[in-house]
This record gives sequence, C-alpha cells and structure tokens, in this order.
Amino acid sequence: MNMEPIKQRYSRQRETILQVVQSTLVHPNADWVYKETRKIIPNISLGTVYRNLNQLVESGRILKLKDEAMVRYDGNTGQHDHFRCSKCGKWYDVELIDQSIFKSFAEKHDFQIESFNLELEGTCKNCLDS
Amino acid sequence: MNMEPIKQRYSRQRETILQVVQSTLVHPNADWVYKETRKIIPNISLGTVYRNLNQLVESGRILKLKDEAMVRYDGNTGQHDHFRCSKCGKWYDVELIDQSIFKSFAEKHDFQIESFNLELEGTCKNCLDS
DNA sequence: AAGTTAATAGTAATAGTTACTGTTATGTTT
DNA sequence: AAACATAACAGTAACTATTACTATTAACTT
Ligand SMILES: [Mn+2]
Ligand SMILES: [Mn+2]
Ligand SMILES: [Zn+2]
Ligand SMILES: [Zn+2]
Repeated sequence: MNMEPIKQRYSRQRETILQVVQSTLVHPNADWVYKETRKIIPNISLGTVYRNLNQLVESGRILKLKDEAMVRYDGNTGQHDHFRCSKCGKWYDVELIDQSIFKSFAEKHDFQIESFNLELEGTCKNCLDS
Repeated sequence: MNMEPIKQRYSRQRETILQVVQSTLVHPNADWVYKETRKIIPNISLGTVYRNLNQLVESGRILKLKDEAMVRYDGNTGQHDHFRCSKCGKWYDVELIDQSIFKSFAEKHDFQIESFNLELEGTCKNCLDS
C-alpha cells in the first residue's frame, strides 16, 4: 500500500528562519534574515535561507512583499496594509483599510479580482522630526 | 553673465524611447522598450534605454511600475490604477478608485502620506476563457 | 568656428536571486 | 535496529535586471 509522498520534512534551519521572521516588525529582506539566522546557526547557507523563505511563503506561513528591487518578508500573516517611508525605506504596518469599496469595484470588471493590495508611501514620523 | 546650466539636451534616442512607451498599453519592461526602439534605431544601446527611461520617469513624462522582480513603464501619466493577471502577467489599466476613503485614512496617521497605490491582482478575462 | 559637456555605444561590474552538486539527515519500511 | 529513499543541506556557480565606467560623438553656447 502506498502512502502519500512526504511533502516537507522538519529542518532546524527552516524553523529557525521562521522564528527569525516572526520575531521582528522590520519586514526584513533575505540578507537580514540570513545575518540574524547565522547568529543561531553560524554555518547556514544563504541559498538555504532563500529556499526556505520561498517555501514558507508558498505554505502561507509568511508573506512576501515587494520593495524597490528587493523582496521583503512579513511574519504577520493577518490582514493588514503597509506604509513605506520613501526617506528611510522602513515599512510600517497599518490597519487594513475598509474593503467594501473594493468589492463594489470588483463587480464592475470582468477580471476575476483575487486580491487588493494597498501601498501607502510618504514620510514617517521619525524622518519628519529629524 | 552666467546663464542657467543646461539640464537636458535633445536626443533622438530619448524621444524615440518616449514615443515607444507612449504608443503601447502593455506597460513594458526595459527589454521590451529596447527591442522596439531597436527597430527604429538599430544600434541603440541597452544602457541608453535604461538611462533614458530613468530620466523620463524623473521628469514625470512616464510612470514607473514595480512588477515581480522587474520594473515596468507606463506612458499614461494620468491618474489610474492597475490590475495584474497572475496567470499571464499582463497589466491592465482600470479607472482610479475613489480616493476619498484614503484621505480620511491618512488623517488617522502620523505618517505624512504622499501617495496611495492600489494594486489589483487576479485572473484576466483572456485567461478565464481559455 | 571653437569650446563645453550631455549623451552615446559598448562593455564591465554589481546585486539579488536561483540552480546545481555532492553530502547529510529526516522520516519510512523492513 | 538496519537499510532505504529522498528532502534538505552547505557551498558554489550561474543567471538576470540594472547600474557604472570609458572613450567617442553630438547638442547647444559663446
Ligand atoms: Mn506587515
Ligand atoms: Mn497604466
Ligand atoms: Zn522614515
Ligand atoms: Zn491573464
């Protein structure tokens, strides 16, 4: 009798990477995750970080965000929007904007709209003050 | 007496690149623009295309869009939003969503919000039919 | 016409990411 | 518990989009 083939095995590397991403609010890129994870697993390979980040995205355990010419990751998988400071490049969470207008918007189109992604940009409090 | 220094000189390359971007609805990437422009200026360099696309963005004559791991350009500088098909990767223009909710949203934050960018994603009519 | 320098073609370099390869380790089957 | 199958690994090479460099050309100024 054939069992379902194994889809994913446990690895200390993957669990550590997940914890690293989940433990921060900075919405890090792969290199940041690599450097942080190396503090725990000093000989981990950058390729391993990329491969596992992609897997974690695919399995829905983290989110993938597009920055300028770079990918960022988010351990917060709850629904929320983002604000990006164009001065310092930092990403901030903001509460999800009311989706109702989007739904009525979707009805007007013959596209099958699956997701609305709102990106806010401007200058953050920190950069305004200094 | 000193005149203002010249900021930008005319170049056939730049004007052709602008016309190429303005003449299409495909929201092309640099390579597409390069190939199209080569039909008119066969020996144009890819570096020239990149440099001029960046200048045209800076001077506000075209728009810059972020795709998955690539930049796209838009000759339509009027206010509008975009829908991206996750199946075929094509970008479509959609009318600008009502901005009023965004404005009230902005008032709730201590960020200085300068732009709202709405990205719609899903499956386009073409891909649904086939 | 001579001078200044923006813009160019062509090419090298960079940065982020993915692919490859031989080895290790996780989970399964006997 | 031993043998097995293969997911995952570390290390490294390759790839892709973009930018930087350099010697030459051409747009504008005087
Ligand atoms: Mn977030
Ligand atoms: Mn458009
Ligand atoms: Zn800032
Ligand atoms: Zn499509």
